[in-house]
Amino acid sequence: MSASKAPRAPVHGTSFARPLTSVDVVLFTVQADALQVLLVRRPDDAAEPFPGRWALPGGFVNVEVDASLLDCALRKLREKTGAITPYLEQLGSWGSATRDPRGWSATHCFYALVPAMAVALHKGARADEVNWFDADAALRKRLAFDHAELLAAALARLRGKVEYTSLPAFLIEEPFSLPALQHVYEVVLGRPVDKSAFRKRMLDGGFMEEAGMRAAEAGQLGRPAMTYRLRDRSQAALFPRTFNARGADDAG
Amino acid sequence: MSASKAPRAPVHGTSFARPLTSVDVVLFTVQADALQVLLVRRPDDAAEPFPGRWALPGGFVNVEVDASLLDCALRKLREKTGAITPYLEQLGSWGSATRDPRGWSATHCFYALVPAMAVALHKGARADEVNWFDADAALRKRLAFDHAELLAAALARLRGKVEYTSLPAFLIEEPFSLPALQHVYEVVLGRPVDKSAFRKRMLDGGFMEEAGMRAAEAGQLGRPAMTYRLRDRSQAALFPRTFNARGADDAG
DNA sequence: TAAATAGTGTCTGTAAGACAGTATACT
DNA sequence: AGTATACTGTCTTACAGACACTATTTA
Repeated sequence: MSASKAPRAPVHGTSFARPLTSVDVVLFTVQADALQVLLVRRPDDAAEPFPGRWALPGGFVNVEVDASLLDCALRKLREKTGAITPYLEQLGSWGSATRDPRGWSATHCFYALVPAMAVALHKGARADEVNWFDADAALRKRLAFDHAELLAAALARLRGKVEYTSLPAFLIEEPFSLPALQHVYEVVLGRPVDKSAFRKRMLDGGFMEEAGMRAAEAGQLGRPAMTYRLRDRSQAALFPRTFNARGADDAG
Repeated sequence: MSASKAPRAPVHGTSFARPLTSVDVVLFTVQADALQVLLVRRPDDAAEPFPGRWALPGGFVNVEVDASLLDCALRKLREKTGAITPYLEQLGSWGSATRDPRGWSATHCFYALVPAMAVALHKGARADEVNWFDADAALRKRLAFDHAELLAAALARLRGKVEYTSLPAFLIEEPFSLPALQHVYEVVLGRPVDKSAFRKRMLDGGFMEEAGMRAAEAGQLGRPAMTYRLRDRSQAALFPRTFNARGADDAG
């Protein structure tokens, strides 16, 4: 904590030590009845921090190619997946002297939602280098850096917002049926929701428009469902109450 | 956007150009029936960016004294005010190649809530260098950097959360009466709230404990009020619905 | 007693929860 | 017909909004 070791910098100048600046992205999807998150493996190189550990996709801001933090997050996403128009929102930032062994480091963390089928993992991607994991299982892995903390924060934020927003609509292919959307809600929340209340809430929300009856598939059983599209893919709808009248939150 | 101008850095090394890293704090209080925000004046030096403009308190992270971003935000607060235990929450981060003329810069923005009387502006502080401004008036000033955007985001977040949390309790001295707390809500929201509904919500919230009847003051009119203290100063209580059943939000 | 402020009670509207019931497809 | 899935209706409960009412203080 002593400032005497470093050479004196001009009081108002910019020539002092700068923290490392990175961006990490928590990419969520729903697949196989589970909320999943994309992880990448750190290089297996002893000179690197946390070699061989799973981590969130991300990396240092490149001041030559990234115009902004958001741009940087989109670039990281593009490098790992073919996902093009995810729902993307900032989660917060984490910075300290100790979170990266290479020095004082601050990361700007985003989270993104994509339909599983929209993601084309990069051509050369191997399953032992980039892969989807159940969110709760990923939490129990020994992730690199403080990524377990970032993931926990992203999960809390997502689950909190799902209580009172239409966010899960970004985790599903369009057009979608209401029973399919309800299933996504239940997977994310980890509990069943009442069908009648769910339908009333969604239809009254006014954020969807009808997209015709579900296309018939072979072996499809039961009455076909109406399908819907989002009116506005840039933001989620807000409902006046949370599900179950429980106060649910996110840290933001 | 070409990477060819810079010397080649090792692929996984840390010897590339690093963005400037700063922390800014939006400090709110309620005073004189208005939501106010603390601003400081940039030095009147042509070598500095935005000389003489009003700005949010903040500055570069000092990797030698700040253990973390939160530490840095607390230091910035301490340097400008004597406020000791504010409610402090991260708002988000803003970073781009253009927001600071000195180079690629990322700021981590926090917002804090304090009771007006808890703030002792620093001894040498002059009103033309550090001062409180009505939040909406401050928004219309030509603030330095992108601080108008940060302030707008902080205001939106605060007003959004006030709809469904007990945050305004951090803007008032303890112990406080329910009518006094209601007044703070009304000042922040900019609209009246119903007394009966307000009292039910606060008392049912279970986040306060009684602290005796209001001390008698000379010239005090009307029935004395019960006063309360917060049970937990570290976090706000959440209510199951928003006021007025309107969907209010923050971007986080 | 009048004025001012604190606090309560009652009615209504809205939307969620529970769950039974109806509708439309396939085999 | 039987089964599976989609969708609707009805009753109850919870709580915010409106607003009239009571309570306790000082002048």
